[in-house]
Amino acid sequence: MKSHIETNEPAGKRYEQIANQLRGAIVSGNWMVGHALPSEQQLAQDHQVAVGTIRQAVALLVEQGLVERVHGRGTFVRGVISGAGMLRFFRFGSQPDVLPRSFILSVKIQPASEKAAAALQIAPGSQTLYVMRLRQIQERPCLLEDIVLPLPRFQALGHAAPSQWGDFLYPAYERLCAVHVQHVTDTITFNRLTGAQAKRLELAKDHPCAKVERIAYDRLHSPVEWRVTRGDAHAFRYTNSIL
Amino acid sequence: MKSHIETNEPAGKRYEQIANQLRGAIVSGNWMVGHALPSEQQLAQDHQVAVGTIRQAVALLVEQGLVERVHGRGTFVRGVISGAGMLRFFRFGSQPDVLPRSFILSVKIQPASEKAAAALQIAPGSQTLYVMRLRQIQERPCLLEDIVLPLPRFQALGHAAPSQWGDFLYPAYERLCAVHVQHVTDTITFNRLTGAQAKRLELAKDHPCAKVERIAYDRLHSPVEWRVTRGDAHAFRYTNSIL
DNA sequence: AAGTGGTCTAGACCACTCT
DNA sequence: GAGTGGTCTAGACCACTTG
Repeated sequence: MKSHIETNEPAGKRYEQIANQLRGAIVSGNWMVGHALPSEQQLAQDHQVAVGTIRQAVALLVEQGLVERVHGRGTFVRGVISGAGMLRFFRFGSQPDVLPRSFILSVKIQPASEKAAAALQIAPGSQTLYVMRLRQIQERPCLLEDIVLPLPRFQALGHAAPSQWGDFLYPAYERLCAVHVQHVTDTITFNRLTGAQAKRLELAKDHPCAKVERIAYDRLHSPVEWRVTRGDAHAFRYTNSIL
Repeated sequence: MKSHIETNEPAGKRYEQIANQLRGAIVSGNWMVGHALPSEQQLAQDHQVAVGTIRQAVALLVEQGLVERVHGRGTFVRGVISGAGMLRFFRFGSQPDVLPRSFILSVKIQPASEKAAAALQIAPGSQTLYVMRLRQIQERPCLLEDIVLPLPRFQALGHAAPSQWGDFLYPAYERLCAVHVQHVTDTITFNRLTGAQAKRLELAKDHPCAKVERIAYDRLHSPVEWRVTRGDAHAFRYTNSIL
């Protein structure tokens, strides 16, 4: 035994330890979104290390998207991820300045299905908020979404009127439920519309559709939302760069 | 005028300048794939800067995927990108140890179409090597590819017998034509098969298909290959993480 | 044991933003 | 001008790989 004091920092690289501590302060909500971290000088003093070491620690957090450096101003806790909108998967003939509108078709409390439970890492049958949403551009319906949110975490959302949710959900999660979506995984497959789905999208039954299944995670990498989005396969277009 | 000596290093950050010089040595083929860069100490001396500055320069190249650090051994020029295989887009009932086979259906020299020319940034009508390839897993055809390669860069490939190309093309490009694919952009859309395509894939005409259009780039960010891959839409599955 | 990259220090000076 | 992050220096010592 090297020391009689139990330290729960299992040691390793100094900058990793510091990054972990900083991450803790962020994910615990101790430092809110937009909050400025202490200056590098300050952190170096606090942790009794050189500034360079602090810079390495912060670099890790930047890589993980938790934090953002701004030259001359400071380092800030990042908000909800950007560029996660479903519309990036589809090209509907919309000018960029035409914003899509959301229509909540239904909100129910119901037990999680097998698939939803697996995605959200909760017990099958747990209570969830189940939302159906239609998105349209210039009066034309284009995307149909089934959204499953675990309770009680999203209770506040259920209590608020859907009209108050707004056209984008992630900011609403943040505002009403203090849930910060930090990371998503999208799985794209191809399918055909059921009769009910086709009706909502004003397409024919069995029309080909692109299906995007998304799991959204918060800063602790806990899954917080499971979403299935369907749209016309012929409007689907997705570009990705690798390496 | 600050100096009467014309310098073609337009100046800026020292580590960027150095990174540019190193990049030049790599993309010019001066340092081949697998070649070890000089040690950080050596580079620091050569460029008359501190080691830390060299580390920043090399970090840039690592980010760009040009170079790879190995602790205790050195820094090495990276080869062809990995994980770019088309099969990652599809789930055919194949064990991971069953390797797909390639069949070259045809090789022709023909002028570039409008689309191919745009993708490859060459003049429409330029000479290209046009390859049709079928990939199959366990005797079952699954992917049909149209591949366009600019001439004269790929002349050596045209001269070699297709049987010598192997089951994977990028290593062949490297081996035969000294073309190093460094980066690709894939665009996914959904479509229907033409009669001819359907026949090759042993599916019905108008069967839904996933179409992946790829432009591959070398280390200079010049497009070197345009490829259109088609497969059964129902076998398509693609997962992507964002942020 | 010699050589490599990885971590860390303790500064200096520069570029940018805000007041 | 005061405070922030960005660049750069000139070292020390550690961890890993190879002969």
